[in-house]
Amino acid sequence: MKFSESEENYIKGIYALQQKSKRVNTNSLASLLETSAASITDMLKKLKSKKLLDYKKYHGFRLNEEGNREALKIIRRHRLWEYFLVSKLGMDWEKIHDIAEELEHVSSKELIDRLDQFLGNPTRDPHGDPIPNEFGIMPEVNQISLKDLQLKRSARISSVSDQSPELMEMLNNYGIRIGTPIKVLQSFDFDGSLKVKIARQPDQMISGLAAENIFVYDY
Amino acid sequence: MKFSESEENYIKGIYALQQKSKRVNTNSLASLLETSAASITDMLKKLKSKKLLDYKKYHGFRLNEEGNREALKIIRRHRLWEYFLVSKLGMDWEKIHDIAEELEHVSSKELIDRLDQFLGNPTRDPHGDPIPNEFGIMPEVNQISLKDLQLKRSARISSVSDQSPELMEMLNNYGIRIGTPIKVLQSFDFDGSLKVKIARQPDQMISGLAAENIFVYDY
DNA sequence: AAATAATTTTAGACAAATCTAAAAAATATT
DNA sequence: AATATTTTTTAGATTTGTCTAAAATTATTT
Ligand SMILES: [Mn+2]
Ligand SMILES: [Mn+2]
Ligand SMILES: [Mn+2]
Ligand SMILES: [Mn+2]
Repeated sequence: MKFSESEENYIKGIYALQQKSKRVNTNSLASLLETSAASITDMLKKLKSKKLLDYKKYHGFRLNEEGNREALKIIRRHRLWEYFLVSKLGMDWEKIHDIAEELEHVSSKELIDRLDQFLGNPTRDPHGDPIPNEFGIMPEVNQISLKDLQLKRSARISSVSDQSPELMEMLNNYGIRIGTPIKVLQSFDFDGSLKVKIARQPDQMISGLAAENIFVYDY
Repeated sequence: MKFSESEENYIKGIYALQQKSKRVNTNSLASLLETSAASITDMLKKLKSKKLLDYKKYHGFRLNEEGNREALKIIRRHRLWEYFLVSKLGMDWEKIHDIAEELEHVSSKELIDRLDQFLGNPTRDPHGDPIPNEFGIMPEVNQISLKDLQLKRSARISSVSDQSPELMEMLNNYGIRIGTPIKVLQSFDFDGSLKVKIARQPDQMISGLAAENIFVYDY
């Protein structure tokens, strides 16, 4: 089935929130999509009628099998385009998300599978997020948030939240990229700030909020 | 200013029809866009109010300076994406038009200028149509329709109408591509059919309607 | 120059996606 | 357990883009 741009954005939003909590609620989706709760309810009815959603009034909702499949297709398109924008067009990682937000809605399967091949079947997008393959299989990730990394453990940046160009701008400033070695030296209870060592740079401080949005491979 | 996908499709349609006749009329645009005459009138009002259109009720319409500029931007995006689909992803020329019809609405200027550079600043799309540069300058074309080519003149295919995958399917069958040498040997008054010599192949017949939609450089 | 035909516009309706304000239901607090 | 608060849904509008049928205008034919 074909879905509208709006429907696709809602599907993707629900998928994202499902990763954090079993059932999703109206308000959290409204705030993610920057829309009103009433609009969410309207769309829930539609997605339910299209059989993508398990939804019981007043008791949250989640994508069913079919809905998840659809979400993975959209995410695949989004992340492949992001990879293209960086690897082929040389764009900066803080600019690509908004453009991919539009490109993801062009839904020719042949286009996307050929793009995938052209790019060399990448498994991670420029923010470190896994790219589903053409069968909708998402590569596994075992990463933890930087804020949960044990003191003095050697780790590498695996991914960063793709939700904020402002975060990426700051990470550029820290010299943080996907793959950069990092170690937490000290944690401050006052506000969750961390003292970190990034690659071979001198020790630096990083805020708790930033640390929450940075993920690492611990090994 | 930003325009909706619909507005952009109308702008592009008007631009195309303007190439054939000074002023455009409601019914021809309706038939090009496969929509009703009433919908055309509705959109004309909107485009006029947005100052893209010179429009007088019952007396046709055409894009003004600003409207033409906007049309050229959309055409540039469309043709660059078509070039990408063929040159980088290896898609067939009869499949690309519909996909570019969607991709053309992603309007980041930086994206398109980088794509242009990545592709090596091509001047023709896979159907032989000229690609406007980043300043909206359209490369010149001096081509004539195959049906107007003098008998026995050596010519080469310069472009083919991009409006019909069915035509392209047939051209594949004839072995016709952009650049293929062609010569008209005889013209039949009965239905405008032509006897042609394509490259080094044996003589073949081609219909008048096909000939109208094939363009050549005459030299 | 009427009458007729063709073209274009208007009137009115509808679906999709959104909103605000009010009502209903669920949850938390006393 | 009753009340207050929060969350969610519904009711009713609005905008965009579309449609059909009818009216208005222009063009063509007699
Ligand atoms: Mn999107
Ligand atoms: Mn990403
Ligand atoms: Mn289009
Ligand atoms: Mn083309």
